[in-house]
Amino acid sequence: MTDRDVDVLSRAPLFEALDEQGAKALRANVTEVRLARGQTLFNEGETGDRLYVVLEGKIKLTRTAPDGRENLLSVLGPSEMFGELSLFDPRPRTASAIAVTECRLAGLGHDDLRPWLTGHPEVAVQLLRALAQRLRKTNDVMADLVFTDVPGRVAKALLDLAERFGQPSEAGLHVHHDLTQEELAQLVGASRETVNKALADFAQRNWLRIEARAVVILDIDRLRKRSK
Amino acid sequence: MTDRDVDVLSRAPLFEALDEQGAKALRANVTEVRLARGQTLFNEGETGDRLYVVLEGKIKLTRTAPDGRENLLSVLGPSEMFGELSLFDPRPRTASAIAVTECRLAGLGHDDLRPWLTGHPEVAVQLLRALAQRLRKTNDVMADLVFTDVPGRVAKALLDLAERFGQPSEAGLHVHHDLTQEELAQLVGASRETVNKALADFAQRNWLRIEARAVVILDIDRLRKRSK
DNA sequence: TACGCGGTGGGACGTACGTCACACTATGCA
DNA sequence: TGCATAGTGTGACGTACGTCCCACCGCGTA
Repeated sequence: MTDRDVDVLSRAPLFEALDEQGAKALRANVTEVRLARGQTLFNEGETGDRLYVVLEGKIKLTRTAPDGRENLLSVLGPSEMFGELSLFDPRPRTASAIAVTECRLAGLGHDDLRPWLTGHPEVAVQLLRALAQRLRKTNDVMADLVFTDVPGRVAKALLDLAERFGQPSEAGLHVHHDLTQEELAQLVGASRETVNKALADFAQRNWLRIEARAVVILDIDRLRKRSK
Repeated sequence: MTDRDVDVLSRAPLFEALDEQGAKALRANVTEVRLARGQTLFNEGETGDRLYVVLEGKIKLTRTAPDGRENLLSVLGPSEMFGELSLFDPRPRTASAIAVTECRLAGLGHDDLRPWLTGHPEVAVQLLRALAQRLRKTNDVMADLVFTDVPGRVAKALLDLAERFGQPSEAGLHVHHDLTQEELAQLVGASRETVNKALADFAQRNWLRIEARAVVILDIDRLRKRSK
């Protein structure tokens, strides 16, 4: 594991509360996983005994409805954690994890982790905080599904992605989200076609420029206003 | 606090991991709150320093959109906990708590609780489990908003309420949910009128009978099938 | 008795968005 | 070089559900 990896890892909620010594000890249990774009890490319904932190690349968490339609819970990038729910509440995985780009992950066995939870209360408290934040965010998204129309939700999703993955450049805020429009649609809970039309509309108004699996945000204020 | 209250309280996730002695100590910090139907316990945006467990009655958690429309996150009954998010992640409340029926609550100050989190890892672990379950459930609801039509969501909501508040009787499963159709509509993310029509349709098919702030479920299997 | 008020029942109408259909453009792969 | 396959762009059409209506019912208050 490179220095850079150690750095990325230390920003994950799991490690945030640990001192250098503790972090080192916990890192000793980490195994690295590499995935190519489209490759599946785990599937909905399987029993999970590990959690992961993204070191490099992006991974999506998806749920599949009985009829095959898919729903994207979130797209995770470096330092973000997932797969921890079955550590706290031992049940089968409720989502599948699939690589959106080539990516590298740090995996940690639940058995290696449990002693840290009981022995280091500050770790547990940090995790409670992380879950509380997630719950808040999820509630926000739920409210949007009820109150906001599709273009609004697309705008919101782009702003969220921009915050996490955006790179300022001469032309504007470059957001290389790596998602197809189909995936973007699953993320906002709409059909690919309507998302496409919303994007086209934004582009026509010069709020952004569409690129392959990316957008360049040109007028973030308008986009923000549209998202409310 | 009556014996009955102690019993209700002990089923809350906070107390579940404690032995009789610990539970007694924690109970010493509890203050009781009484509310009449419609009364507000706290409002979205306020800073919160307490969490609550329902002793008797029902309380709803609601969010208000900027334009005034409301969204019901959940309806909580005895032994259920709320208001804990701002303990783990100190931010203003993201929902308001309003009594659906006359009710009694046990309130616990965050300051009284924090030592328990750090000193009793089993409590923290129990809370992690509770939050993980909530997160799972919230994700389910989100998927329903995307994939299931309004009648389906109404059926699901009724089944959920039935599981938590249902009373078997000669006629059928009596679910005294105490919600107006307006509130039910806010719970499933739909308009009052469509919810009304969905209920009327179910009643006409003899799947249930509508009563004031209650339903009697007559054919739970059909209702279950419709909810999928 | 009358009057409001909160809640329910249900019809008429408009529309946002899903579905279907097809054309077009990249990107790989033989 | 060509062909397949994945992704994008756009129009036509149907429909589920929101909005707007109003009628009705029960209940409390004057």
